[in-house]
Amino acid sequence: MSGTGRRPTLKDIAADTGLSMAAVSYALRGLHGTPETRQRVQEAAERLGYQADPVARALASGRSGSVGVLCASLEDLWQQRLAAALGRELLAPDRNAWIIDSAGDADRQLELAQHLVDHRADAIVVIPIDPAAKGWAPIAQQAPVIAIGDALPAAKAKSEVLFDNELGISTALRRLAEAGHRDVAVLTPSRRIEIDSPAKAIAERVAGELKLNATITSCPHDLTGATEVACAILRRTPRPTGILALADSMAFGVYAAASELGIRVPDDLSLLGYDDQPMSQLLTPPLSTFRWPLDELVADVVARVTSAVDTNRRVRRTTVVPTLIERGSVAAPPAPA
Amino acid sequence: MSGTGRRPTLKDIAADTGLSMAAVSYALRGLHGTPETRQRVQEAAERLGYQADPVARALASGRSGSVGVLCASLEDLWQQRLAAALGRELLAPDRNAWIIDSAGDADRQLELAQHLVDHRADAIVVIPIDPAAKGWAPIAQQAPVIAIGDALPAAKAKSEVLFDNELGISTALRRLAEAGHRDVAVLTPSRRIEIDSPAKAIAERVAGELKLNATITSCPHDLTGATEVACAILRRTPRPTGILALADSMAFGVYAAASELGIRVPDDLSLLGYDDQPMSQLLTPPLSTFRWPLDELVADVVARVTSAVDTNRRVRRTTVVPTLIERGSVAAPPAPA
DNA sequence: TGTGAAGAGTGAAGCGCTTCAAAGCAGTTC
DNA sequence: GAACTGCTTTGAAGCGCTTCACTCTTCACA
Repeated sequence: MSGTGRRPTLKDIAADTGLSMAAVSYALRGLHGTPETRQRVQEAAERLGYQADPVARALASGRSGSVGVLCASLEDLWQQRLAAALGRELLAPDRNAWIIDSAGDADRQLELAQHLVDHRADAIVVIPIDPAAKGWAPIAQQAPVIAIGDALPAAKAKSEVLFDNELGISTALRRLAEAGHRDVAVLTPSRRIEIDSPAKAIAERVAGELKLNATITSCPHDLTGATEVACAILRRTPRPTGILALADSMAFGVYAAASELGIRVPDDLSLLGYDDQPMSQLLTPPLSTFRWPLDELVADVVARVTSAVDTNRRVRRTTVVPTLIERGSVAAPPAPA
Repeated sequence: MSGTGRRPTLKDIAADTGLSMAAVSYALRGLHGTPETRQRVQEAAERLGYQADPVARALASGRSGSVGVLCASLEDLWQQRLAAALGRELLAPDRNAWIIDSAGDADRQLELAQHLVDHRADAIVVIPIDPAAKGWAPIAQQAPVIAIGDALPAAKAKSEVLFDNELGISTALRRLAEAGHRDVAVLTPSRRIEIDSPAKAIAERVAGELKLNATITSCPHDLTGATEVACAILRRTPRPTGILALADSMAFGVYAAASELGIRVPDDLSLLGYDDQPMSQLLTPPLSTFRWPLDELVADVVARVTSAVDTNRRVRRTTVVPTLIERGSVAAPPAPA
């Protein structure tokens, strides 16, 4: 409030306390100094309204005190929830989170990761778009990388929290098969550039095992995009009698498409979501879907970030598993006309 | 790919080309130098894989090449859309966007604004939580501030794009009044600390003019929270026959509450949203709501950012207006029992 | 031929902080 | 009393870039 317009720097505190800049720097961070000195420095800092300059600090130390959260696509409601929770939980006195959207573009995701490294992110939490992408290795070398969802084999990521999509997808398809469905469609999240999504491979294999007639289509997360894709699928002959949407947001598009085409859920079409969005209960009929342990997942990631930044622990990998929530969007297929 | 592990710096290019660091710096930014020199520097930069260090650059120049977008609450679907669009449109060869969530906390929003200033943001685009908050002035002094939604009177913001809530709210309440409703409730976005929201004042005044019996309640954006608030309102006697939710996300909660309490929309309860979310069409009945000109708004903001950063234009202020979209969630109130 | 202007290129001084190596200074130990 | 230990404190060297104030060219024009 007082003094020159310039905001105070370390130098000002040094002048005020009669100490050297180095002493002040150490004292403020509690790394050195007698309790008495620290106290004196603290007081001066508060009196002058000193706030460390994060940019200068990052340049000098090579660390920013922030961890980057690099989402695959924030159009995905599940990722929104995850990102929000991570942002909340990663926040700590000396830590901050940068949440960034890769908008489904794998190349962009890599650029953004580099960007984070450039800004001295202490760690990078990533939901990989293309787990097989080359180019992660140099990044993992400069900052600890924690992958969520799919493994990043080439990156030698510090640690990984994987989704058991194997279990989720096979539970889902099995459920449809047992209800009597033979022709099903699977909607997988779409990428900017079509890549071999791991989900697709799993879905194909499982469908084969169950002797299902499955088509796998990639689908955008936004309602209009998903509605179009769903319409296209529902206009095919023979029309699939069951759809598994690997994101509830895509299932919403199926509802819209079905109502547009006069197809009733679940009488004419069974539908399964994947990530239990709150909205899903609101639809008619409420969507059957899967629940993933969000809180555990987040806690796990936060713990990994902490330990990756502090120590230099070696790779750890765990897997989270989904639970099917039956609500009413799955039934037996309609009797052939 | 070649050379030492260290990533190349200006110095390396200087050494490679035989120029001074200063010359290289100017040449890379196209500020000085013969075409021939620039060319030579460009080539060396590419050959060595040079990438400017944003942190060092920010420290030296006081500018970061990024503009901060400081949302009031990213739980609001409309703000999500706005933020995503701004992020996309603000992206330019020399410009970047940082999207940040204030989570409904006015104090936190100010802190984050300071944070942006600390990081040398070139401009700050803000959706103010508390337009009357003190503390914006020093920030507006350090970076151009562009306010969206509500004016920031104390901040002397560079420019402002205001929402015509006056028009929106009065159109909405008038619509309900004309349908015959007398007892209505208005749901306004909730803040972490209860403040005098401008929307509340408008709603109160307009309701008075229309001789409506109106209660104004603040309501969270998330489905569970909104459902609770809506349940509480719908349990009151006399129960309001019409609800205006100043965010579609809050209207979703009303649907949930109504279905929980066995109240039919629109027969027993008329409902009006405010920002035309895609999901709103999906509900039964589809939600009547308002459309705001998102694209124009975004284009306007981007133009303001550009001109605020380059030139030093004086304050400009424009207003965007909403259009009512009738869909089917408003009807006459039920006949008294 | 001399003059001046325009512009290329340079050296050095920062931006505000961290951190290293070394110095200073107790208090212990032989 | 010398040699050591374990601390606090300091000066100075950066981190990688920008920018100011110059010097030096070059070239048009009187």
